[in-house]
Amino acid sequence: MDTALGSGHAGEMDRTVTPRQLAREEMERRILASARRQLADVGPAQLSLRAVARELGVASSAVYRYVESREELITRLILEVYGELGDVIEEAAAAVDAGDRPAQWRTWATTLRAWALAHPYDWALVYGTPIPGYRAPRDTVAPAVRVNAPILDAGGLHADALGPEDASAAASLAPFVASVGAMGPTITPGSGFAMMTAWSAVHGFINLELGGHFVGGMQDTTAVFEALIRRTSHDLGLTPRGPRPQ
Amino acid sequence: MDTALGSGHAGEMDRTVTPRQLAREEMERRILASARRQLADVGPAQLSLRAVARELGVASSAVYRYVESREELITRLILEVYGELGDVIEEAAAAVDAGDRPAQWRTWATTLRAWALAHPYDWALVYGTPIPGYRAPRDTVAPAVRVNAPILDAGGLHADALGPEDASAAASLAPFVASVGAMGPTITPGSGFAMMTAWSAVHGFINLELGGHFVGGMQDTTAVFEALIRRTSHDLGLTPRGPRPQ
DNA sequence: TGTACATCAGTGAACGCGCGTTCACTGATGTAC
DNA sequence: TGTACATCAGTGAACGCGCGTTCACTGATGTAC
Repeated sequence: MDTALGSGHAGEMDRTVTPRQLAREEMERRILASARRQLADVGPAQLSLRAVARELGVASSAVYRYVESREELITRLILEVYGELGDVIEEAAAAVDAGDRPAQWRTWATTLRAWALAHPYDWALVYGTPIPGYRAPRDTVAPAVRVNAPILDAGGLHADALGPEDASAAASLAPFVASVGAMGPTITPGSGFAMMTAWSAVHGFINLELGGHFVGGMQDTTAVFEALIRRTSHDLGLTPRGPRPQ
Repeated sequence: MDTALGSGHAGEMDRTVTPRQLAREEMERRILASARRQLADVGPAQLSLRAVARELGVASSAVYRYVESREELITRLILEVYGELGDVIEEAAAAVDAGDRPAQWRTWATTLRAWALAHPYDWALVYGTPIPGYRAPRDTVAPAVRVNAPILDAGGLHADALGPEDASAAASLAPFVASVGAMGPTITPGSGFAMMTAWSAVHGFINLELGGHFVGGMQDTTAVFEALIRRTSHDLGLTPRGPRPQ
C-alpha cells in the first residue's frame, strides 16, 4: 500500500516509515494507555506490567520490548500525565484574555481542580503521596513547570506579602524568584511568596477534598472553592480589596 | 507471682489480670508497632501481614488471633496514628497560653508540619492519597476532629472573609459552622471559611514540601512556612494588619 | 526483481519471590468442682 | 490442694493467587547485494 508519506525514492534524511515502525508506535501507545487505565483502578503502587500485558492480550515478556522495567513505565506515565495536564491548563488559559489576570488565576485554579476530580489517580501520581521506593528522574521537572507557567505569567506581580519580619523567607525564595525571572516576568520575593501561599491553598483544598476530609463539613465544595479563588485573588493583588478581616 | 494489681479474692467487677491477658495486650502492641515500622518502609499500600509476622518471629497465621484481616489492621493503624497526632497536637497546645490565639495557631501549624516531616508515612496514611480499595469506617471521624480542635477553639473568631458574592459558599459551610458550634465556640461562616482556607494552605504546603515540589525553589522551607503562618494569622484575624497586597 | 542475511516483535516456560487466608493440630493457661 | 475439662495462642502446611524479570526460541519484516 502506497501512502503519500515518505514519497518517492527513499531520501537520506527522510526515511520511509516502515510498517514495523508504525506497529511499534501503536504498541507503545497501547501500553501507556493500558497502564493509565490500570492506574485508575489500583493506584500507582500496585501498577503491574503483567496486568498491562494481559489487557493487551500479549505475553508478559513482550512488554519488555517496549519498556525497560516497571520503574521506567512509571516515569513515562508521570511524563505523560504532566504533559496532559499541561495541555489542559494551557488550552484553558488560551481561551481567556491573557491580560485579564484575575480571570487567568481563576481559570488556572478551577481547571486544576476539575482535572484532579476527574482523574484522581493521575493527580495522585504527580501530586499525591510519593510512591515508596520510586525516585523521579530529572526530566520530570520541565513538564511540571509547564503546569504552573500560566499563573506565573498571569499573577502575583502586585502582591507584596512579606514584611520586615519575613526577611529570611524572602531570602529563601531567591531561587524561585530567579527561575520565574528566567521565564520572563520579574517578580519580587513578596509576590513570589503570595504565589506559593495561594498555590498551597489550592493544592491543599484539592487534596483535602479528594481525601474526603471535607465530607460532612461542606455541602457544595465547588462554591467554597470559588470563594477561595476570590480570596486568593485578593491576596495575590489581582483584585482590589474585597472583604477583609476586622 | 503476686502483684498489687487485682488484689485479694477475685471480686466480681475487678477481675484478676491473668498472664494470658497481659501477653495478649503485649502481642497486640507489638503487632501494631511492627506494622507502623513497616509503614515507614513500604507505605500503606504494600503493608503486609506476613511481613509483620516475620518481624515478630511468629507464624503468619498467628497474627489472625489478633487481627481479623489486613483491612482491619490498616483501620487500627489509622486510629492509632490519628490518636498519636492528636496527643502531640494537644500537648503542644497545652504548653502555650490558651488565650494567646496567634501563638496557638502558630503552634498548631508548626507542630503539624514537624510531625509530618518526622513521620511522612504516618502522615500519608491519614492525610495522603487514599489507599485504593480501602474504605475508612466511621470511627475514624472523631480522632480526626481532635487534631483540629485546638485551632477551632483558638482562632477564626474575628475573621470575616466572605462578602456578598460568596453567599453560596457561606451557605455551604453551614454544617461545619454547626459542628464547630457543637464543640463550644460560635463562629460565623466567614470565619469558618477563613479557617478552611488557612487549613488548606498549611496542608498544601506540607504536601508539596513532602512531594519534593519545592525543591529548587526554596532554600529554607521552614522560613517560608513561618512566613505563611504569619500571613494566615492575619487572614484569620488573629493578628492585626501586617503587610498587605497593594 | 530475487536471494541471503540481519533485525526484532512476540512466545512460553521458568526462576524465585511475595501475598492473604484457612485449617487441623499441639500444648500451655485458666476455671469449676 | 488436686483433678478434669474448656479455652485459646501459636504452629506448619496448604490453597490459589500475584508479581518482575530472564532466556532460548520462532517467524515475520527489513535490507544489502
